[in-house]
Amino acid sequence: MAAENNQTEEKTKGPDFIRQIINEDLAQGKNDGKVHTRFPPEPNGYLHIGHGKSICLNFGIAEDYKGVCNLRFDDTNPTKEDQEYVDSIIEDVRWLGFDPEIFYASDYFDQFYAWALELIDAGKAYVDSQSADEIRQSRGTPTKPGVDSPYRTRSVEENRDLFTRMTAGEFEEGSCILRAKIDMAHQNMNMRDPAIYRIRKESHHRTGDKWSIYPMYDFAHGFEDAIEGITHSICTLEFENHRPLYDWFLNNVSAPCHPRQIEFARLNLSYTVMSKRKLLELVTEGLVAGWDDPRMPTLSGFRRRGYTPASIRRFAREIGVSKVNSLVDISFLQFIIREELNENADRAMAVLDPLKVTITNYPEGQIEELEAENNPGNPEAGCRMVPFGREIYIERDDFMEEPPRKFFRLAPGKEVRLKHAYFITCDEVIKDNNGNVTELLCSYDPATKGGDSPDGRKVKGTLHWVSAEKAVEAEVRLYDNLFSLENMDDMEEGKDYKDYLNPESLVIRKAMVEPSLVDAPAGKSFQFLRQGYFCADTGDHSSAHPVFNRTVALKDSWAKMQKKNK
RNA sequence: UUGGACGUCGGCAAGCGGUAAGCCACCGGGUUUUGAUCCCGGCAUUCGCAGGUUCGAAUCCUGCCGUCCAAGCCA
Repeated sequence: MAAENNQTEEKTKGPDFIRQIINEDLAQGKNDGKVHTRFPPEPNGYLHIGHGKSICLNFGIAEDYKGVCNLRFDDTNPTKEDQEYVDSIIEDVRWLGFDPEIFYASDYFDQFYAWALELIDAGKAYVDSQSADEIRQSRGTPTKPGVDSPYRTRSVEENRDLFTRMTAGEFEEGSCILRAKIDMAHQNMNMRDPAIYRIRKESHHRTGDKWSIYPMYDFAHGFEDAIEGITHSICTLEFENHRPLYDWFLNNVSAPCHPRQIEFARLNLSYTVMSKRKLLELVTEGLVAGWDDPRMPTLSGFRRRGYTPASIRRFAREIGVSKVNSLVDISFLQFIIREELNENADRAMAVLDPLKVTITNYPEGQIEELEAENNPGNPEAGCRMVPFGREIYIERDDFMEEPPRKFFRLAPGKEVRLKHAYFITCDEVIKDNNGNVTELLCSYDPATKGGDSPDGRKVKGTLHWVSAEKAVEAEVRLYDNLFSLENMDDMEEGKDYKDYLNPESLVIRKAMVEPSLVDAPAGKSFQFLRQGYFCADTGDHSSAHPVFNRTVALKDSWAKMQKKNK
């Protein structure tokens, strides 16, 4: 009943502007009613969550319309590309939950070449022997028209000859390029005789040394789409100015079809950078531990941090798609993974900053196993046994000698509950010579076993703990934002993005964790009670040396209240 | 007078001429053996600004303002 009400009352979100365009195309009977998209990364780095948005968009549309989405490597520039990157991209796309057919732009080099010849023969392309510098000078500016190259009027025969020799490797890099002959005075600078082929005497990761010329993005991309029968070529906003060129190439060659380019706003996340150049720099300069460092906004980074594919997919769906340049708050992503892990992650106890507590009236040498539920929201998750003894550790933050108002935790003379165990009261505080608290002497109430008092007396605080004797030491890595600036586009004049690296983005703790955690398989997520969600690290965790990464902390309204009062 | 794109709550984002959805954040209140979760309630008389058209405008028109993209032989 309630569910029915929900369905009728809940307004459903309309299709995004891209799906609206597709719907219109379909209504007009275009593309035989088919929808075919593609995700076309250049293999020059690891995928980040911005790519994740694009992947979910393109594959999501294909699913919605019972169409297909290709994974295509846009490998037209051998200088920056590498097989390591294509491997990682395939892994990441599959991890996100998609299993596409894989294509390579480099497989189309022969066809591109034939189309270049077509343009030359039609008098629509020419070999320009000016230097890169001269070409730049003569291109003009947004407000000033460019001037024609002196080589613009070369004959078809001469262009063919020169282009053939370029291809044969007769010329040095930079000595000449093939250009489209369009309009040097065009308002759109991309139309001022753009480069089509440049000479690169470098080995390509797939075609080896077969080619000494490589096609430019603008020339190649529409053709790649057309060859694969793409109907909607979805890309980011900065390519808006390239669309006229995309169309021009398709219109001036015998292409099999004419895909429609649609642009959307790329994802920006607060407190991080999203450019491949910068991410590569962080890796090569050792500022992070690698592409999959849990602080990185890469898909592999999020994976190692403990994010699930479903959480990334949901994030992509909920931020939507539009043409507005926007900055999405990283806390929105955190909200989503918290919600998922709250439902699915087993609870466990871990003390990150241990303070020893001796329960003076508890029998010496005795250890008892107490039952602990794995997930209070899900009885099917079952229970586990947790060892309890005379000596335990609690969180140092959970004790204050002179507590402020409303401090519900341990303090001299105060009683609290140890989760799943007993009520204890703090009787005595032991300090070292410097006045630092080193140990607490407490007494427990045997009648409160399990955490309930038979006399009905209430206690405000419930603490997590571990048995000092049975607990296991673990390395716990606490991650925070990689950068300290919310919007990395707001850097001060003269400052570099690296000036904003957050020195506390990684804090390592020697924690004491309950013994059940040593058996945790790498990658498995837990909620460490009252702390946050942690996963066993996929790189370094083992039973002999447990390592847990904090995916995200729990909400902490006590900490928030404290901060406000300051 | 360069061209193009975009401006709806603190952050995303619906809305497409019939009188401002939703989510996050935030602020109350309740439940709770996690100060978590969960539950209940509040949160844009106004859509960059100014005019105009209309019975009626966030939606149409005009002008202005602001932001982003564009001068790679990168993608």
